[in-house]
Amino acid sequence: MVITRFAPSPTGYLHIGGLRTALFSWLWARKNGGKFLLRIEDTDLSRNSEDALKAILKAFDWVGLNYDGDVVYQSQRFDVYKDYIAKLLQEGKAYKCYMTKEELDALRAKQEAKGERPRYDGRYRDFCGEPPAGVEPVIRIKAPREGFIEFNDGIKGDIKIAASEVDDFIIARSDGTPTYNFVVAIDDYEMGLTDVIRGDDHLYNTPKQLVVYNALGFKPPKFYHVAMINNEKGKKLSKRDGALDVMEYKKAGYLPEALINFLVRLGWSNGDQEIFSIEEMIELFDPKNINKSASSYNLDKLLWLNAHYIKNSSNEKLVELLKDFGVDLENSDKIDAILNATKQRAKTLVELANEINKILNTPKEYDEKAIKKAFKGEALTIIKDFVELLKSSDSLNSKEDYHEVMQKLVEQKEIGFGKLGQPLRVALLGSMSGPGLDEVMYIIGLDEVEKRVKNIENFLKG
RNA sequence: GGCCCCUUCAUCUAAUGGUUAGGAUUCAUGGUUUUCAUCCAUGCCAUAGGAGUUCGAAUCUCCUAGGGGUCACCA
Repeated sequence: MVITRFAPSPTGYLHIGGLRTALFSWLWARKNGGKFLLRIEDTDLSRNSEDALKAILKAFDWVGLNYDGDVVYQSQRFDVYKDYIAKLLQEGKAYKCYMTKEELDALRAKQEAKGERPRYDGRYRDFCGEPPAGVEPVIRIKAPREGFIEFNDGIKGDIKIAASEVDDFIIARSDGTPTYNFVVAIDDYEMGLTDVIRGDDHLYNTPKQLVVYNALGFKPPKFYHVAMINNEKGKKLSKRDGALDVMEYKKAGYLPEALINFLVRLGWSNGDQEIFSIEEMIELFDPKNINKSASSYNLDKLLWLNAHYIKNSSNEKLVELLKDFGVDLENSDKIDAILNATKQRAKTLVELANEINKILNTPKEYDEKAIKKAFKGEALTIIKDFVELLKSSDSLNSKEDYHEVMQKLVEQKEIGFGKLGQPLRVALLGSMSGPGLDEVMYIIGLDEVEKRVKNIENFLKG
């Protein structure tokens, strides 16, 4: 049984780095028919974990990640941690340290001044004397003083860290609350985790957590440390780089499958394959194929994937999605015509909505260059004649019907298609680009075509 | 600064001692299209640098450089 987890600290939203590690963990659990658990690391009581959890679940829900069992809150497990602390104290594997924060700061400053690595000097490690009055002690765990702490990382291979790098770190603050590295080890053990996939930034926490595992006699899980995601310049991702919050991608018009596909390929690959359905990801994912090096995210590729998924979405699905972007086609009788005309040219749902509005709404203004280029010579007469020809046609029930009329006019007048198409396009859409005119006309209908041609006639006169 | 990790086209990556170093995105060019986009084709572009080991190195070793992480009574 493979059991993985996602264990965010409550920061208020889920960012894309977190989503990627969550995705990796989720995929690995699902692939193996295991469990994916969710735990909120809220030992720091000053943060609101309810809101943070809601934000995370909202994002999970959007991208389609689900978790098993109940959410574990560390803030509700303090009794458990207390028992373990008492046990370690009793067994002499942890001890009370009466050094005050001020003394600790002073020690650190002194060590730094000497160019040494700041670390606790172990002065209370074997203390048996009379404790100083008025000092609430912290609890420190006894870390090995010699040798190495070693483990095998599923991504980076064998990691060996000198014991001198790990001091007797604090497992309980002077107010009695336990600290991060201590509770993580306990929870990961008690939740039965077999595989811990997390960010690279936790690599140095691992030896500390191993000290806890060791002291408690727990068998540690397999660790996988995934390298960070950098921004497009190869630097650390920060709020300045834009959408860190996963839900921002929803607002920007990305499809969840595009974002997930994008993220799974950031640091992981399966040969040359670029497009993965969720089912394929589950089938193919293996952490052994996760890259060791950090990756930069590249908006162009995400955009390309998003365009791909829009193009390949069903029209029914797009109708639903577009509702969030101010376009409601539910009651339209031309859904397929509208979406088939537009979904090829949109990279995001925002763009798709704009494309649709451009067709559906009578243009309020015209592109100046387009006017100049398209309305030379007989252009206005040509499109007016075209409208007359449309009116005399007996059937206009498909884009093909409209196309035939266009064809007929061009032949009658012995002109190139562009002589009709360019001015007509500007009249109908306000600019020189857009979907096929036969499609546009079929969508908006004869009356609207006539109206738009009249509009541009008035515009040109005025 | 100490310690640890990392380094293949601009970007994501493939190639686990033998390939003309492959694919994708971007970009450029051409085709298709009345236009734009799509689509198709073609092209440009990389093993950070230096020493070894080896018949043979992107791949193994060492050094250098660069990037990142971490050194809390935060998580």
